[in-house]
Order: sequence, then structure tokens, then C-alpha cells
Amino acid sequence: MPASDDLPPSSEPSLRPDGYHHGDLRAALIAATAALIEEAGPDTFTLRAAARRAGVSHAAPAHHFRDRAGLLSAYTTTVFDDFTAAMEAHMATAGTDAYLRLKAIGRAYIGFARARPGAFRLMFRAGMLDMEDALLKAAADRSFGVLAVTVAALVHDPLRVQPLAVMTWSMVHGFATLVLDGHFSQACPAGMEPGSDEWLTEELLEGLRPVFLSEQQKSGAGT
Amino acid sequence: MPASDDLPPSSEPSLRPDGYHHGDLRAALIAATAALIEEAGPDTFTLRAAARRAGVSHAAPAHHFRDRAGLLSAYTTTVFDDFTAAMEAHMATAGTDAYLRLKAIGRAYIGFARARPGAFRLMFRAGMLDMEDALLKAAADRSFGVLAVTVAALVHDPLRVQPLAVMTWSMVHGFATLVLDGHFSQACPAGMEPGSDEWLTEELLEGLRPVFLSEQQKSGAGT
DNA sequence: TGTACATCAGTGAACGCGCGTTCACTGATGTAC
DNA sequence: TGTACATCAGTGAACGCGCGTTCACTGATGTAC
Repeated sequence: MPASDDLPPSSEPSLRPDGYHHGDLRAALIAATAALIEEAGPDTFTLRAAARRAGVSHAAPAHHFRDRAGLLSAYTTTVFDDFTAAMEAHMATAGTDAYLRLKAIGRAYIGFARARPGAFRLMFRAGMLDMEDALLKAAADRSFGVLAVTVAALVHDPLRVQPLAVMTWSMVHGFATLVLDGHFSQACPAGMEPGSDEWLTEELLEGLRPVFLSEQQKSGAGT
Repeated sequence: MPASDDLPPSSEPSLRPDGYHHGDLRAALIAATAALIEEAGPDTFTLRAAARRAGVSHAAPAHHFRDRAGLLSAYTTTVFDDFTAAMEAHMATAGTDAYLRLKAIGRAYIGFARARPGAFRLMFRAGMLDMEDALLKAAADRSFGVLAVTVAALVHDPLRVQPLAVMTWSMVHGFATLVLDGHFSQACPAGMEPGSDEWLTEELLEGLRPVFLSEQQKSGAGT
């Protein structure tokens, strides 16, 4: 494809301006991975399909990623970053009430799983990723830190922070995975859009409140 | 099976008494599947490996199971039955206090995941199973019913049963999967056996209590 | 008790597939002079 | 401005693998008579 002046100048930087070199194959492969994961989840992902989707021979990715796990890890790093951003964005709209902030995070967590099920599952498929990847580990730590910090703001006794963070994380995470697995498909009462489990989400997030109230009663005698 | 008197009478029914017909290949394949799943989880399971392990050509399973999903579904049915039995056994030792019974179920749920991680994961890998399998569906329903019934015994308002069952299931299930994924590996305080997350398990199960207490306060004004 | 025969439950070879990875190669780029 | 050359980033063919499934087959079983 010489004389590529009929192509948009640089709106699509991955469109192979010269017909041989790609321009930004690394980014194009990550984008292809994103599309494949979004469409069919982690289980059916293959390196060759990603290369195909990026319009490139299947040997090309080796110049940009060590192996399949390398490409998936690079993509998953961006997923964790999106995940963190989603939680922080929700939290930002929630005002200053600490429990409302926690609910906002939970809503974002579950919403992310629903909106991007393949990406969500990939975040927890350690076997497909390169766990030595420092960028990936850092991005994951950032994600999980959001919830930990928010729980810490709600609990006065430092010894109680970890158990409560684990409880909250477990509940929200378990709910998200069970929703993705279709275990609550007709769980909403009449009047809500069918198939939606948003009602259950709200019940769950509000239902956790007594746990934190009881913490404050236990430690808050002085405050 | 002629003249098989040099074999142990029936202690190992899958030992091929005649060298050609197996005796009980169906059961032997399920046992082989159990071993493979226990050792390496669902991801690496193959039909051929199961046949190999049962000491039989890889075409033989076709006489007993429609396909790979059929064999896995038959095995998973037994897993659900074990899972149900484990929860009921724990519950039976818990006396009559409704919340202690719920804790016992949670302990059994998490304990099962820890003791048989591959089998636990398989129960939730719908993509590998034949979801039209009536026996499998029935066994799964029985498992999930144990928790639902026990929550129902704790909650007076019938409209509250589902949200509370979902909360409990989500928390326990999320914790179990996060534990299996190694997210709480050094979570226990000094003094407990390192690597154990049993302490967190107890914190989590006890931590849920205020949720049910608050339900009773809401509805129990008359009682 | 003996024999013919249908049925069952194995075998082993083959099919077709797609995978990840490696390798020698070559076209394109950009830098040194 | 031109040219030599190292480097980069692709190609396409091949390797070796194991998979699930199908198929014609055959050894063993058990039943009818």
C-alpha cells in the first residue's frame, strides 16, 4: 500500500502508513487484545488471533512482547488502570460521607464487572498473566488500594481495618463474579427492568452498613 | 469376567479383570477426572489425559460420555453432592442456633474451596460443563439451596430473605475465590500458623452478624 | 450343554485443527560521515 | 546532498505439539434356542 495519501493523516496511528512497518504495532496489539477479550473473554484468547486482528503476521508480536502472557499482562495493566479510574470517578461524585464513598466504590466495582466482563475476569486469571511484571503488579496494587483506603477512613480501630476491608472486598467481588456467571439472572422484583440486577446491587451495598455501624459503636464510645 | 480369582474380589472394581473390558470404566473415568482436577485444576484438563489415567485408549470414553463436557459434568455432579454433604455435616455439628448454623455453612463453603480448589473452581466453570445436564443442575440447586434455607430461618420478613442470602453467598464465595487466588496469603496476625487464613475466615463469618441483627431489630418489634 | 449371533465396550489409526514459538529472511528507517 | 551501513520491525514457512472426535475394526459377553 504505497502512496498512502488517501489515508487519514494520523487519526489512526495504527493504520500502517508505509505498508510494511506498522507505526505503533504495540498499541495496536493491545487494542486487538482488548477487543478479543471484550468479545469472548480470556478463555478463547490466542496470540495469533490478536495478530490477525491487528492485521499483521502471527510472528510479529514477538518483536513487542516476550510471549502471550506478556501481551496479556500489558493489556491487563491498562485494565487495572481503568478499573482504578472508574472507582475513583464514582467515589468523587459521592461527596464526603465515608459510607457513601464506600458504596460508590462497590457500585463501580460491580459496574465494571458488568460492563467489561472479559476484562474483569482477566484481572483475576493469574495463570494467564506474567505475575513478575512490575507494571502489572503496581497497577493491581493501586486498584486494590482504593478500597482499602476507603475502608480505613470508616474504621477507627486500625486492627479492624483489614477484616472489614476483606469482608467488603469479598462481598463485592463475590457478587460481581456470581452475577457474571448468571446466578442472579431473574433476581429483580417486578417493576425493575428484567434481567437487571441493579436492585440487588443496591440492597447489597446498603445491607453492609450495619457492619460498619457496629464497628463505630464498639470503638466509638469515646468519640 | 471369568476366573478373576487372583484379583482382589471387588476392592478395585476398575482394575480390568479381563484385560479387555474394563469392568466399570465409567466410574474409573470419573475417578481419573477427579484426580486430574484435584492436581491441576480445570484449565489443563483434557479428555485424553483422563483416558490415559484410566489406562484406556483415548477413544474409549466416547462409549460412556457424549463428550468432554459430559464427563466433566458427571464428575461435577459428584462434586456438588460432596459440597452439599460438607455443608450439611458442618451444620449438623452447630447445634440449633440459627446464626451458628449459618457460620457453619460458611466455614464449610470456604473449607471446601481450600481443601479441593480444583473441584471448587470447576463448579463455577459453566463454560466447561454441559448446562443442559439435568443431574448436574439438580445437584447444583441442592448445594445452593442449603444456604438459602438457612438464611431463611434467620430472617422473618420473606422479602428480606433473598437480599440477605445473596449478601451471605457473595461474601463467602468472594472470600473463597480470593483466597484461592492468593490474595490473602500473609493476612494472618502473628501467632497463627503462617499462610493460614483461618483467622480471617472467622473474622468474616462473625463480622456478618450485625447484618442479621439489624434485620431482627427492623422486623422484630412485634415478636 | 452347545452353538449361533446380536450387542457391547474396547482398540488404534487417522482427520483436521489451531496453537505458541523459532528462524532465516527482507524491507524500511535513520544515523554517521 | 549522497551514500554506506547497522538496526529495527516486519514476513512466511516450518516445527512440534496435543487436542477432540470419528471410524472401521475386533475381542468379549450374554442370550436364545
